[in-house]
Amino acid sequence: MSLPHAILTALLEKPSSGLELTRRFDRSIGYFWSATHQQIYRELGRLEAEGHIRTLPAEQPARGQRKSYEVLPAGRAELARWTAAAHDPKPLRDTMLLRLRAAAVVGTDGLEADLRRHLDLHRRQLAEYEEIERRDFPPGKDAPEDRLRHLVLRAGIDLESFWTGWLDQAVRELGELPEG
Amino acid sequence: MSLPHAILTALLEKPSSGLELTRRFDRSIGYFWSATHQQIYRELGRLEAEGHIRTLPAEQPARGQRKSYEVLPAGRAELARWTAAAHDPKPLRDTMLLRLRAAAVVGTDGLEADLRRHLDLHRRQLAEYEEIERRDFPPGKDAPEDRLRHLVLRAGIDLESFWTGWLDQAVRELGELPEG
DNA sequence: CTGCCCATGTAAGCAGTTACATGATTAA
DNA sequence: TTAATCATGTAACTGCTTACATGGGCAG
Repeated sequence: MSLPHAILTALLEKPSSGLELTRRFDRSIGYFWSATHQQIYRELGRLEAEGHIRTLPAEQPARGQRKSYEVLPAGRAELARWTAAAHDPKPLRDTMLLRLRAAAVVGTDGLEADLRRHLDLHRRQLAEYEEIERRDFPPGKDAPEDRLRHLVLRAGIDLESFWTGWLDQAVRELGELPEG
Repeated sequence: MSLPHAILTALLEKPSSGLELTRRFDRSIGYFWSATHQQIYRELGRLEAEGHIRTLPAEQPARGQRKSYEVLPAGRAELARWTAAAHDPKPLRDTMLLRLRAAAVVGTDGLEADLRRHLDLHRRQLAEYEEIERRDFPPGKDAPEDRLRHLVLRAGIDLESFWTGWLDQAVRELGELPEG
């Protein structure tokens, strides 16, 4: 139940249409909460029905017409409530770790290629995050209101750093194993 | 589509009944692929229907009776195929990061308590992993067949280390923010 | 024979994914 | 006027979660 709150956050940062939200979920917010346009439109409908958002006045468009939304006070209150509420962390679920465990039983044939591919993908993502950090958070500046956003970005950077390091080691260890 | 492969891996490591599998998914395998007993029983039914596993002979039990399964050659082949196949990494999806981003908009009131709670949970998980490492992988020993399992455990340890460090910093930064 | 736990299951519902559909706008 | 693209949506399906149901064995 986080998608509606991701959308409320995005709309508070800037009122948007469904497609604009979709684009922003391909970067920015989507870096840690991805969503497709189908999810977004469905959720916008629900949020509007619940009175958490509304279409910007001055527009009452038909199908195929842009529709921009803004957050209502009830929506902001709901987001504040959700942010402060206790949520248990979700247990880790990672396919690559599972595949390595499986490889310990059925062998590592063919695994290395995809490990290298993942390593490359994570290196690219890391570079992208670091570029954003250089651009948006130059050293020694962080205004108070930027602190939290920078902290979130640091999480992304550190996680990608972990994966590149771990995958690199996995590739090296795979090369040293007897069966190849 | 990873649950059936998690189950195949677990059954190859040791033939088990549904409940034994459920217990093992509460530790071990479950550390990076969790599952409830309902999921497991349903999936066991499917895997049997597909000819990937079978109930151990010498048993043909009724409802309420233990039923143990073992992997058939077709199941092992499917697991090997899946392990070697390319899979795109899933984009990160983390509620706590989303909440911090939301807090940058609606304020941080009430957030610190849950940050501290998460920090404590991750510290416990880290300690548990480190205990397993001490027990199962004493320094300088790793036999080749243990290498991969140790690598997977290291991923768990490093991820929990990241979270404890990050959450600790988040708590400290929250304390320094103007609005508290 | 009662209550409790073990073991296996069924049913309902929700979030997310994939494929497809429709109207409006723009460019050739 | 045709094709491409923008923008919003519907429909069907899969996987996971939550709640509940059923039968067997065992301790008091």
